Amino acid sequence: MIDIKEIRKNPQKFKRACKDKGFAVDIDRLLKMDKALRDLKKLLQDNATYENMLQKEIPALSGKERESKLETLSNLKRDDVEWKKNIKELQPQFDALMLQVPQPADDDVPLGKDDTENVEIRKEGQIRKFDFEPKDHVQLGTDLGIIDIERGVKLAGTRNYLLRGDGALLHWAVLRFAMDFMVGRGYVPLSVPVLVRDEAMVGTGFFPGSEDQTYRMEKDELSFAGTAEVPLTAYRMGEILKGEELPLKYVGLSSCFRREAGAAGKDTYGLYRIHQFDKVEQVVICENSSQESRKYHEEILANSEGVMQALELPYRVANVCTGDLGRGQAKKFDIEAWMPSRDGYCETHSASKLYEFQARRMNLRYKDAATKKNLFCHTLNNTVIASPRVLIPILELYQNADGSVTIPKVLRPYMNGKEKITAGT
RNA sequence: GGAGCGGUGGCCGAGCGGCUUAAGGCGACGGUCUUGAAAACCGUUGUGCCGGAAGGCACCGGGGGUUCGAAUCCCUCCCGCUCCGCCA
Repeated sequence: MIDIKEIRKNPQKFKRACKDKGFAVDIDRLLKMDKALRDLKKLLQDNATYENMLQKEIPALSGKERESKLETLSNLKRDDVEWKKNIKELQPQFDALMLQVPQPADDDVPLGKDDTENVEIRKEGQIRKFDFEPKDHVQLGTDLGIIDIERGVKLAGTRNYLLRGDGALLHWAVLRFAMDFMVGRGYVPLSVPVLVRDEAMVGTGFFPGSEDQTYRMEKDELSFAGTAEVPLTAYRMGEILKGEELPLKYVGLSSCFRREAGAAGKDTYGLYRIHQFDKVEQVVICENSSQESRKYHEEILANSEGVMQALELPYRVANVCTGDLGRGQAKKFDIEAWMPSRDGYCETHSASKLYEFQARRMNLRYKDAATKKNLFCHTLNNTVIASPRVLIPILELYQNADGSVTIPKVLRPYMNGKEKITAGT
């Protein structure tokens, strides 16, 4: 959520943010409602001052004087009722609109309409040239008996799958490696709920807006988080943290659930776009300072690059353009791994910087030591590793001419030292 | 699923119709003392909104009601806890 004062000060900035990011929010209407609400509250406040005065006098009075003051009081209250009614009608509309105002993108974010206009910052690693006809991950996985999509669909419908044998072990190896990597960098590991209250979904900015992408337990009014960003970021919501606690650095492993509504027919092949997967996620909660935010944005990006480099996967980093930014994101780096079967770099990580957008929604503050003020924290998040999506480049890039797959060195300790996945194991 | 209990400031906790801008404690901050620290003692210390300021207004889980007046009484919703039952 944006500070209404900022919107009053510079409506143009937010109108442009709506345009650049592709969100339709009527800023003029918002400001009109703001003005109306403020006027009403001012009237109500002035009346209250009067009423409080009268109320102090009345108990000491009697007879005519008392009667007359009581009447004045009741006249004042008649106006109150009317104004309160108006506020009650306006306020929820205003609040709903406030939740929709997007965060303006940073100045160094490229202008663009969608992910095709993201700007490559750099490439790392070499794309492998095959001297044989390579298989895609589905073919490899099926031949090796480690991926079973057909029966996944039988069990749970489209976009579902099973991992088996070394496939399952490889999946967990990747996750465990990523978790250990982050713990090694000082992040606090958390095992978290994935079925969360609306406050957490609204607080992180997924609601309103992404209800269609979310599985929901209607009876219990709980939603399955599509990422551990939700529980990790909302973990401390409503709290006033001590300044010296910051930055908070969390890493969590969770299953992630996404309905992928509206994506029918898109990325239907293989393990790229699926309803359920596992992900190690990192979240940083820091002081209200754009320098700090910038610093940790780079840190969480470097963490994930470290994981990709350890896995020896070629990737590139993109500066995500305005049209591909979420409502709350001021800037985002995507890491895209090379995927031979898709003949391109495809998103495996997404590092977001949100300033106080989420913290304001979830009332997450800290006591600033210098000013003694309660300030909203800044929040950031990034994928550490998401599997099985990352198994696509791993399987495809590490495949051998004989159909076996070499296991990346850093994962071998998590697979009993095994070096290769071969058929029938 | 059954039965109870409770939600008060950064935290704990008293208050149960006007004296509450919420007792008391803890914590934090400042000071005295000390070579330094601890202890002790003294003092300060909620949030948000309106206003140039003086000041005003609101807030004791949310909403509504009773009353001249509500943290305190009533209704309702939300959240939490305890005990019993079932169970990974």
